[in-house]
Amino acid sequence: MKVSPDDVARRVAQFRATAKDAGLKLTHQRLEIFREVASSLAHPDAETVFRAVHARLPTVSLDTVYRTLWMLNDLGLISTLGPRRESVRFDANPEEHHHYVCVRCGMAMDFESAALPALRLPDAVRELGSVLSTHIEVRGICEHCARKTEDKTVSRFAFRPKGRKGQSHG
Amino acid sequence: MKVSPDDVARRVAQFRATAKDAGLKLTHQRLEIFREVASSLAHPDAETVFRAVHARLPTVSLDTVYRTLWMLNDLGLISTLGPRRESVRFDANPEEHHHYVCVRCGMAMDFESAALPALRLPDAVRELGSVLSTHIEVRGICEHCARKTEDKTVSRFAFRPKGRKGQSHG
DNA sequence: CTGACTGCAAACCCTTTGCAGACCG
DNA sequence: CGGTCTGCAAAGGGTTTGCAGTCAG
Repeated sequence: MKVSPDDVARRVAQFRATAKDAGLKLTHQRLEIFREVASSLAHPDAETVFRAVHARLPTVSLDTVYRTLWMLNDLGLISTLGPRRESVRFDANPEEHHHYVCVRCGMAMDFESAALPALRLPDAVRELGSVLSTHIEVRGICEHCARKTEDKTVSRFAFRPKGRKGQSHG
Repeated sequence: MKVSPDDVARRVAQFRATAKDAGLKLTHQRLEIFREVASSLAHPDAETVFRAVHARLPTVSLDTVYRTLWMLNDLGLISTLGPRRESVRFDANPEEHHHYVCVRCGMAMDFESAALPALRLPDAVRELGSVLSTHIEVRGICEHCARKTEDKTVSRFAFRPKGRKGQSHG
């Protein structure tokens, strides 16, 4: 399944605008990479995007794909699946629970929701497959991080993922 | 913040039972590693668990920690944060949406929920920090995987994480 | 006792980075 | 043209694995 050409065109246009706004150059590579993610519904990883783009633009390199994807992420045009790109984290809480994750430092806290169990999943979900677990993931900036006003400017326009290892004040 | 000693003891007892059931040996290392994750609320990564356990049991190695954590995961005693341990995946869907993720092959599908926006987050969440996004993650076994009845036995008791790269039929 | 388990160290894979040349604006 | 961006290749960091010795049952 694919995103409709119209939607893709719309998103590409938005990318052009956003990039222009931010003073970014619209290279072939960036355009093709964006077009690729924007038209996929499969939540591809960098490698998959790379392969697809590479077929059309044989000179792109995998690292450009990475840089571009993180750039798009910083611009707010795409996002990532899962809390953040770092090591696997384990959870020994046996109760049904949900997660609040700080996008700045990676801190993860459990919370419980009385309302969720009552929430009926759309039928569309049942058609996808069996359901083993359902949980909510809330992302935000934790109290602690909000207080240290320094490094507030995140890394927008740095185009390099922010440093790893952030869970310093767990 | 820590899990209460009582709860930890209870969980350790359950681990003993489950391990016995499965015919697994209860080594110092396993016990200490389990005790460590079971008493933490911070969703530690392997390295963090390793450091803590290492302080008490200077001979453990990081790889034993990994093996044990995956074993515990396979036994269903702990779980992981985020969809699965693999490369970062990108999502270009600009609409508010949620994810269904197949735990077997990694396939991820979007779905929409009319009900979620109405769901009130517990006040406890607001105390943790600001809320940037809220989304549901449903895990299950997708239709496609359910049909191929082979390799159904997942890797329970293999104690080595199942092979990477699974999104073959996306 | 014996096979399951561990520690070690090397391998692996994904991702990031420094640099010199290419290209957008 | 100039600074931004790219491709390259090598480094980095987390995770996995083969092997020989160790230990729980």
